[in-house]
Amino acid sequence: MTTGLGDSPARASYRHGDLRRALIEAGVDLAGEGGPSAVVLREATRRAGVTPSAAYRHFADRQALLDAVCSSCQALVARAIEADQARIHTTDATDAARLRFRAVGTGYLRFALEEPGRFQTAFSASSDLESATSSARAGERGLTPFQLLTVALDDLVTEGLLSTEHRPAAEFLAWSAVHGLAELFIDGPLRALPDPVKQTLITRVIDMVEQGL
Amino acid sequence: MTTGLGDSPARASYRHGDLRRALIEAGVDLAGEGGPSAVVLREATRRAGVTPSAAYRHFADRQALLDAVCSSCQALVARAIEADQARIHTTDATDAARLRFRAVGTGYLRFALEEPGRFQTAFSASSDLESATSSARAGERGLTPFQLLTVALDDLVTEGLLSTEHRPAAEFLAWSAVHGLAELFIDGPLRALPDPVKQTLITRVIDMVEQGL
DNA sequence: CTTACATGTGCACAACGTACACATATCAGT
DNA sequence: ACTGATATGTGTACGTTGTGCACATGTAAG
Repeated sequence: MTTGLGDSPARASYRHGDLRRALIEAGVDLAGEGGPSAVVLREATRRAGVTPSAAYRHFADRQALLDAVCSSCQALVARAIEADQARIHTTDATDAARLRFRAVGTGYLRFALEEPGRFQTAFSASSDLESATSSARAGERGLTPFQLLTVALDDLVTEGLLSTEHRPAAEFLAWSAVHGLAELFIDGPLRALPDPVKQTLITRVIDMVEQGL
Repeated sequence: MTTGLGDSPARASYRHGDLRRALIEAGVDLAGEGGPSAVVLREATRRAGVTPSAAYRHFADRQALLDAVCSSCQALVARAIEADQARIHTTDATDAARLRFRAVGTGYLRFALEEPGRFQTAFSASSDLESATSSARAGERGLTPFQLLTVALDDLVTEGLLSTEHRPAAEFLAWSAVHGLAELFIDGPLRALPDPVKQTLITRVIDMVEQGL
């Protein structure tokens, strides 16, 4: 019998309390250390001070755990975007809308560069359009990254910066460009670029989107 | 002793002949069936009719095999681009340059949709800018996908369709947008979209790039 | 207080990557 | 042609992973 000695404070009770949450948190940590493939079920249970089998009381399989971790990571992306948007101080509504839109891109890419592992994990699990709006993936304002982008684009239309004609599907165009750059940065050919160059590219990609939409 | 009976024609010789190539080919097949994670060393050796250990005479480890498979898959991407470019019939040089540029995008995305597993594998292994120009990743013309894009952009400049001012780093902007769309298609939220809608998005993203560069 | 349920344990199994000693095919130089 | 040296494949073994199942133990309901 493995007594569980060696685990942190050695669970007071036989029950864990909130194993589901603990496993997700361990998973998010692992994701930060090594990306989606590092989200290993056994290691997560180890960190939660629990037997591998215990995980199956809360997740159907490893993929289900990874999905949950992925949702948590998307929530972190949402927070990164919100943080960049919160830095905006403008009285001009039109300018504010434009900057909020750009902040979606900068926040997204800043997170990708600061937390590559968690970023990759956030978009590793196949999600469809419904799950892209699930509340588990939302930030403080209760909006997912995708929803933050949608809102920002709607505001562009409201402010007359984007014609209603070009509005449809604009989120996918913008998302493609920014997400693609993130991929090239993280494990694409742009990985080794010095940071200032990366910043320049970020600006230019967002310029391209703004101009090309 | 596992005689190897059950393997296809049961190797004539004790030596395989070209195991390295056979393993890569098996790997490319596996990639097509299940993406990068399906490129399993043991399964590749099984398909080559050989013991798992034999692979280590040709590859340092699984990652080395995956790298080689990745290069092969990039070569397939190059061929897909070349195929789209070959369909162009125009006497006007300016028009041709523009269409060749767009064909880089359409070929890239067509391959991503037709062969999602191999496409993902092509860009799964971390490659830097040098390896993006390695000949193992080239198509018939001896150019990698990245090089095909670079050439297409240079031609745009030659034809006066792109100012030299905007030329620098343009490949990364274009690549970001197209690659990002591919990701959204393959295991992103756009996976379930009907094909005609996908085609429309492809056109619009390339429009965006052309206009926003 | 007992019975049901939820949750964690222990053990087992197959698959994977990989290491190492061994066997055999091929080639170089005498 | 004989003899090493070298290249390449075999056999076996070990640790790790995901996962299933019988069992145990807390917690709650009657």
